[in-house]
Amino acid sequence: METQAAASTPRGKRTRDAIVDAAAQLMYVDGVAGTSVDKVLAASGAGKSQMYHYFKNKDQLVEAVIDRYLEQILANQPAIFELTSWADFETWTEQLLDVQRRAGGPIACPLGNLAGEVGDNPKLAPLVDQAYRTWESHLVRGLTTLRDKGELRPDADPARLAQAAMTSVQGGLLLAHLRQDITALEDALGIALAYLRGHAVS
Amino acid sequence: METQAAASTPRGKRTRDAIVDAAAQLMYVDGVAGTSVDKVLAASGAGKSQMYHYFKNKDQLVEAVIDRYLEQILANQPAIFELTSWADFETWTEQLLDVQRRAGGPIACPLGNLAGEVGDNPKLAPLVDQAYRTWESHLVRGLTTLRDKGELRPDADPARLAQAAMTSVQGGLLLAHLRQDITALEDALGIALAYLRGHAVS
DNA sequence: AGCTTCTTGTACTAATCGGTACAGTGCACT
DNA sequence: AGTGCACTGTACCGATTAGTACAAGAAGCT
Repeated sequence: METQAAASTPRGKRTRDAIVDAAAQLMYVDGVAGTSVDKVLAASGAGKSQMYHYFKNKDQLVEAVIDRYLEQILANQPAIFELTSWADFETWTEQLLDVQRRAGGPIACPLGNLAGEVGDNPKLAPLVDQAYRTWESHLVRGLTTLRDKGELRPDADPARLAQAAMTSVQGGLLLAHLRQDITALEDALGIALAYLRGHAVS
Repeated sequence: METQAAASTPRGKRTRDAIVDAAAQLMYVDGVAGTSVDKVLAASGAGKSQMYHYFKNKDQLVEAVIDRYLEQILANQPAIFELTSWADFETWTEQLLDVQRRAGGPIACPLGNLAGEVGDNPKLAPLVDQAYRTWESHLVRGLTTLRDKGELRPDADPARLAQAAMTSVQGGLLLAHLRQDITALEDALGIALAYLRGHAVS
């Protein structure tokens, strides 16, 4: 049971990507329900037949968009793949801030924006959840590395610490989004970092 | 320039309230864009003429819903009005948790769900922001009281601490919402409380 | 060249969207 | 009893929605 069609030629892949890109951008600003398929196709230059050739319906397009968001997010914080010291965690938070500072658009997390909206859609919610878990797993890995290196206390729980860090990131982004002021995110990340370091071996 | 009509008779007020109630409930689950005016009217038993008698358009209905959300939220955490000791803050976090535990529905914050969706609507975003500021202001007041009583360090900034607490609340609710597991919120609140108490006079 | 499969453009549908028009009812006040 | 206003019910509008039908174009393979 394939969930959605794959493109089997370079041309098809380009078209499919263009649709997902346009959808990702529009849904980032207008939300899922606020972004019609027609708008996506107009923005991507594709026709309706392409859309329904590659996706069974709008929900499956949203699924692809969620994946795309996760890719973009992780690509924007490469330090998350190499968390082997406390300094690396600091670098990671700096990258998080830089992304929002560089982006001309509104301060926000694409996945966070979706979280509230699709929170009860039984098809989509698990995918958003899974995306967050993937994101978080890199933090877990980093914290585990630190623990193994003896820089994190042996009794510290990497999974719980990572979840705590994620709540700070998301809470900070939500407040910063509403106020369009990155200070809220800066503070949240600073506190999260201090909290993590509070479990370091002194 | 009145922004929206008021009901001037008991009957009118009942109708208006029924519309807002139905809208609040539906938008909590399906989001703003996912909730059509027609659905709201069907759920409330009102006709379209009532709706457009009391509200200029859908956006103004959403404005009323945002106000309603803030009322409900604050009513569910009465301890926030009497924060005069650290124990009161603990009571407050307990009430936050109890609300989510008691509610049979999904774990979520109605305002948080909206935050992502209306984040860029120039009419609605400031209202959501304002609702959060009102919410937060009670924390600021409580922390200021504690500082005046000498239980919070004089150099601590109530506004910043309150914002930090809000980020934890929202981040915790977002994660708990996605995972439908209140643990994320429990942890977030525990950490937030410890962070606040870290600024207490020892 | 010719065949097959992937891909694309256009036209279409039924349902739903937000919003309006307008005639009518309930109710207070005189 | 009559007048005026708040309120209500229903029918309607053009625009937009998600999704379909179908024929034609492009491209790889033999």
